[in-house]
Amino acid sequence: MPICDRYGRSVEEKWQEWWEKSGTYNFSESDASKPVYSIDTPPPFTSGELHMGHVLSYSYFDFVARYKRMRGYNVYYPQGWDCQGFPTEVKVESKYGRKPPKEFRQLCAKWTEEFIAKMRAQMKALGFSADWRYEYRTMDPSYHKKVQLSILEMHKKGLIYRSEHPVYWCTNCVSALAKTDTEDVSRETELHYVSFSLGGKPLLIATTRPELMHACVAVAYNPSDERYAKLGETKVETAFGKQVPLIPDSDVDKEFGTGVVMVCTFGDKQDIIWMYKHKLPVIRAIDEHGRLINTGEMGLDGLKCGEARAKILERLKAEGKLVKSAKIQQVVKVHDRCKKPVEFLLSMQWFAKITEKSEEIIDYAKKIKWTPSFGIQYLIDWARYVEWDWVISRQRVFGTPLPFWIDQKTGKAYPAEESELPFNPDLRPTKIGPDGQILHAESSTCDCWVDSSITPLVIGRWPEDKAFLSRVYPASLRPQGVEIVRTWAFYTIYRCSQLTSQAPFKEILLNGNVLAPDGKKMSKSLGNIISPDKLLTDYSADAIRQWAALSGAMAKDRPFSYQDMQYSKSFINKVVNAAKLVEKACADFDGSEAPRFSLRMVDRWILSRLSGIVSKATESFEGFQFHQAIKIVQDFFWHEFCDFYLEYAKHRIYQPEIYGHESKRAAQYAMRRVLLECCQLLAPITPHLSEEIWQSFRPGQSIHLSSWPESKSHEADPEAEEQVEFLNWVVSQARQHKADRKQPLNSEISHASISAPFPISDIEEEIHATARIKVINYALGSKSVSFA
RNA sequence: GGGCCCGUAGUGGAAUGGUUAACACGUCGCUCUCACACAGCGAAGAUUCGCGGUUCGAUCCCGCGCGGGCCCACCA
Repeated sequence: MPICDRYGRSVEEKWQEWWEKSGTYNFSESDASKPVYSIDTPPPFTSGELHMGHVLSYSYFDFVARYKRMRGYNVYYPQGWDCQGFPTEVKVESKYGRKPPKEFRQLCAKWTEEFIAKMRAQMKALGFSADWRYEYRTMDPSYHKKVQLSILEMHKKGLIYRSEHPVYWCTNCVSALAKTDTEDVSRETELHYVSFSLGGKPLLIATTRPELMHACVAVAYNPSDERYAKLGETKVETAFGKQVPLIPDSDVDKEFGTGVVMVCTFGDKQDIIWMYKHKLPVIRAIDEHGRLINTGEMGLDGLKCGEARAKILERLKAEGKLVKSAKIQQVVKVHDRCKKPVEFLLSMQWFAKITEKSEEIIDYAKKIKWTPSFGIQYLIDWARYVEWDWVISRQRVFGTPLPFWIDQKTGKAYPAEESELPFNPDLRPTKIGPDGQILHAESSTCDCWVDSSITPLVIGRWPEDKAFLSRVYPASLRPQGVEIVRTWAFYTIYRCSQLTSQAPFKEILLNGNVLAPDGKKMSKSLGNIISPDKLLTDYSADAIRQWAALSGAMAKDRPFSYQDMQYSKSFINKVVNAAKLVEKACADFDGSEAPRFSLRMVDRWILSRLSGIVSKATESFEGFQFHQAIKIVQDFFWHEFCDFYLEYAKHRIYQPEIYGHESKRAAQYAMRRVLLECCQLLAPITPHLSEEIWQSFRPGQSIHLSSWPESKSHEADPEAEEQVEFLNWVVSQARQHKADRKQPLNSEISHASISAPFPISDIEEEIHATARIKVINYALGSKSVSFA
C-alpha cells in the first residue's frame, strides 16, 4: 500500500475505520501475561460538543494510552459520559416546557443520547483510542445502582446523614447548591447605619440587609475595639425593640461600618459561623422562594427581600433610626447557572461527612503521584478550608435518586434495601415501612459529583466483580483538569478511599485550560470560541494532536495558537514527503535483513543520533512531558534526518554503480530504520500519520501494537557525531558560499581547502557529492574551510 | 487577606549553575536542485522584568521589588 500523496482527513478516516474493525485498542480481559494500565478518564458533561479544553485534556491521556500500549501494557481505557446536570434540565425545559418528573427525565435522557452520539463521533474523529465496549453513562440504571450502593455503604459507615442545616440556596431555582455551584459577583449596594439601643443610649450598627432584622439574634463587636470593649452591657435592643445579647467576637472587623454588627440567621456565611459558635437561636428569615417569614408584628411576611428592604428603611427613617446610608462595593455569591444571588437557608438535606475526614483525604492524596507536583497543593488548601460537610442532595429532577425512604410523619429516613436497587421513585413512590407506616421515596437527587466521584470503582465493576476490580483498581492514571481538583479529584479520593481503604488511582495528571489566541478565556459572549470541528477540517486530527502536545507545561493555561497548528500541518507534510523518498529508495530493499553491510560514517552518525533521540523521547513520555517528546522528534527528523542525512544518502541510492551496492544497502537500512522508529516515537501523538507510513512498509500490522523502540547504546558513536557535525558545518559553509553568490545549490564549487582535527577520509565522499565540491585540499589542523 | 504559578527576540514559547540562549510563526534576501514552494538555503532580531545575595561563574538557586495569571477566602 503506497503512502498517500497528500495527507488529510480521508487518510485519517481510513485508519479510524481500520482500527475499529481490527479491534486495535481492545483491552484483553483474559490476557494475564501483560501488566494492566488502567485509565480513569474524565466523563465529559454531555453538552453536545467538545471544546478545546476537552481536546487538550483528552489528547494528553490518549498519548499516555498509546505510549503504554506500545510499552507492552494491556491498556484499559474506557470512556464515560457525565449526563445529569442542571444545564440539561434548563435546555430541555426551554424546549419542551415543564413536564411531570417522569416524563421530563425521559426527555432529558433522550436529549442526552443525541448529544453523546455527537460527542462520541468527535472523539473518534480525533483519533482517541478508547475501548468503546466499556462505555458508561451516569444516567443508566446500572450506574445509578452503583452510586446508590456506594451511598448506602457510606451510610452504613456513618458517613452520610440527613440533617437540617444552612445550605447555599437558590431561591430562583428552588434548590440547595454546593459551594462549587456558586460564583462571586461584585456589585454596588448601600450600607445602612441603624440605631440600636444599648442601655438607653444609641448604638450604631451597619448593615446591607435591614430586611433581615427580624432574624437578628445578637449584636457583635470586636473585644479589642476600645470603643466598645468596656461597655459592660450584655443586652442590646434592636431598632424594633427586641432584646438580643451583645457578644464579643474577634471576627468582627473594627474598620468596617461602625465596628458593630447585627447577627442574623442567615444573612451570610459569617452569620452561620457565629450562630454555631455562640449557640444562637435560629429564626427563619426567608422561605425557599426568597420571601420573608416570621416577621411577626412587623407584618412583612410574604414580601420579597427587595420590597421588604424598602419598607423597613422607610419605617426606620420615620422613626429617626436610620442615621445614614452609604454606597459600597460588595461581593455577593450568585448561582453560576442563573446568576441570581444565593441565600442561606435552613433546609433538610443529605450530607456526607468531610470536615472530620479532611486530613485523611490529604493523606490518601499524598499517596498519589501528582504531575505536576504542585497540583496537590490545590487539594490540600481546599481540604483544610472545608468548613461544612458536603451537601450531596439536590432538589433536581434529572439526577440519581437518593436511595432512602422517608416517613413523612416522623421525618425518619430508612435506607433502601440492596435488593431495591436501582432505586427509582418513578417505579415505586411509596412502600410500607417496618412498623406498617407509609414510607415515601426520597425525591431529592444526588449532586452530580456524587455520580462522578466513583468512576474508578464503576469502571472496575465494583463491587461484584472482585477479580476484575483487583486488576484495574486503583487506576493507573487519573487525568483531569486542574480546575476540578477540589471537586472531582477531592470527592473521588474521599469516596473511594472510604469505600475501599485505598487511594483510587496511582498517578494523577493535570492539564490547564485553553485560552483564546488573544489570551482571554474562550466564551460565547466574546465570540472567540474555536471549534474543534473546524480545525479538524482545516488541519486534520494529527495536526490538532500535535498542537495539544506542543501546548507545553502541565496545568498551565495556554492561548490557542494557530502558528502551532500551521507548524504541525507542515511537519506532517514533511514526514509524508520524506517517507515517500524513503519508500521509493527502499523499493528493492528487504528491511528485515540485519545490518551486516559496512556502514558509512554518516550512517553511524544518524543511528547514533537516533539512539539518543529514542532515549530522550522515552524519558519525556515517562514524565508526561509531551511538548518535549514531540519537539525532540520533530527537530531531529526535520533538521538532522531530512536536512542532512537524506541529502547524504541520495547519491548512494541513485548511483550505486558509482558508490557501491553495499553502500546503497547501508543507506537504505539506516534511512528505513530512522523513518520507522521516528514514526513509532510519533505514534502516540500522530497515530494516523504514523500508521499510514508504517503500514506502507509493514502492511496489516498496526504500529500501535508494535513495541516501543529501544535505545541501542552500542550504536552511540561519539566519533561519528564529531565527524559528521564537522561535515554538516562544511556543507552549511558551502551552502552559504553559494547563497552569497546567488548560485543555485546544485552548482559546483571547483575547489575547497579544508582543515579538520581528524582525517576526513570517511566523510570526503559526502563533501564531494552533497556539497558538490570538485577538488578538496585537506590538512590536519583546526576546523576551517575556504572555497575557490 | 491566604495559597500556587509565571515574567526569555515582534509574537508564541523550550532549555541550562559554565563556550555563539532552542525551535516555530512573522520579517528580509536567494533558490522551483529529480521527497517536499505546506519546501530548501541563508540573514536580521534577546542587557533571559529590576535590584541585591549565594557562587570562581546565574537567565537558572535565594531574598526583596515591580508586573501578569489561576485558585481560595472575604466585612455584616
